[in-house]
Amino acid sequence: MTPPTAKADQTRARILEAAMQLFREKGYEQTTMRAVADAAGVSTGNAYYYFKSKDEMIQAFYARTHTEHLAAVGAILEQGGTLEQRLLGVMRAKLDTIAPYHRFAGVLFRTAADPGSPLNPFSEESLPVRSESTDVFARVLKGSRTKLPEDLAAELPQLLWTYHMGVILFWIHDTSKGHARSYRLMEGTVGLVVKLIKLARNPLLAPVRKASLKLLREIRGDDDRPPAAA
Amino acid sequence: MTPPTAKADQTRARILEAAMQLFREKGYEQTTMRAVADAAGVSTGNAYYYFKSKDEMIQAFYARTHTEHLAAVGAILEQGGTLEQRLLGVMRAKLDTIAPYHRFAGVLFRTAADPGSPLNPFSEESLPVRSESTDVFARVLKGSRTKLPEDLAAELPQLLWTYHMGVILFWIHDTSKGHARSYRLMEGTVGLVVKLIKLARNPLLAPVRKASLKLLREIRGDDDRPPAAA
DNA sequence: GTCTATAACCGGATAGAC
DNA sequence: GTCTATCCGGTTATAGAC
Repeated sequence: MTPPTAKADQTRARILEAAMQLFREKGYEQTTMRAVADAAGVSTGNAYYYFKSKDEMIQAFYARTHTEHLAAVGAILEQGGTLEQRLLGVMRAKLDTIAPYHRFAGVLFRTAADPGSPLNPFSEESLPVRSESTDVFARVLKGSRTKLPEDLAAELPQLLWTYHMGVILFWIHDTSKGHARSYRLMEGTVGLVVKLIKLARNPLLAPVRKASLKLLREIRGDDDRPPAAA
Repeated sequence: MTPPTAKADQTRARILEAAMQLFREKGYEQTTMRAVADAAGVSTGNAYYYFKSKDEMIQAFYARTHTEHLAAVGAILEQGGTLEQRLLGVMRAKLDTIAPYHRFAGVLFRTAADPGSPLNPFSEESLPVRSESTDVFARVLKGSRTKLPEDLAAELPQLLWTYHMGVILFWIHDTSKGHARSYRLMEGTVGLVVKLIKLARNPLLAPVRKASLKLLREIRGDDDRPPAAA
């Protein structure tokens, strides 16, 4: 068993640290790999030993915010509360966590456009990578006392994750002071989402619900026939 | 009146044509500006005289599909029909129009991420550029016999445009044969959207509707104070 | 003033020696 | 794991031709 090589990890961390600082100071485009390597006290070639590309540094940062978010969210998820309170707490924590990085969020978005990226909201392949992230929303649901029809409960965590990506997409383009509009959007839509969820429990709407969920599974492609057959 | 064309226009067209063909054959990343210039029989420097960047060629192509879409949609919009039929026709025409370019659609998406781009669904600045595009949806609504509350009617064209961007976003990542999933998504969601619009006319739901529209105006930011120039 | 070309720049990325 | 040297391609500077 190789212990997670001590010195290597430090070097990697040093490079990432330098990159983050420079990105913040000068922005992503204005920061050259040469500058990052310099600041970290390594050669450019060496920097590429640790990060396959400049973009990958951003992804590394993203992973970091994800960890921070998980930490921030622990308390909220354990203390009970209504569905709305819980969802609101988690979403607010998300916006709070990513706030310091708004400046180069555009790159993150570009990354998300790559079909192979774990940030891509639609790709099937990256689903496993996303599971930790969707799991947060599963816990949001489970901890609330809101009872849900089974078919809906199965899909809702993913749906909420997609919703949360939509909010982030807005946030990326939000130039309002303190990202006030994003918070406003989030607060307003969380309310709508919760109302909608409660509405979906109404037995009268079961046919609509079932049809919608069927559509969802179809377009996701894990419905009945595996795409190979087609 | 300047007569529509000098030799310049032809050169520009030749470059764009060469670019399109190469992009299709080899993909966007694999096509160099030098190759495009070569194929068009001009120098690289000259190619940059006509297009500020490689990305701008993609945008030029996008403008072209937009024109094609407008043409394709004319008949549909003039022949009446229900709201659902009209929206379905317009959306189907859209997917049909962009189909040949799926291969490098990812770049389009990346372009859309740029806050200054007219494709960016959220930016205020680019709203005028989008107006021709949202106008199609205004005509979809106007031609149908569906009566709408005024406040909703004012916002709906833009909302439908945003919806249509969402479908395209899905399409970009859709790897199913013939983009079947995108068509399925579109057909299914058009139905939902129309149902929702009809639901919104219900007087009992007026408070929800008004609150939602208020939220929409708030986050768009044309509510009270205009943001300072960027 | 509109067009075209050549040469160079710059920075992300890679090869390969140590 | 680290470096140096180099490649490659988008982009720009600039000079000249129509």
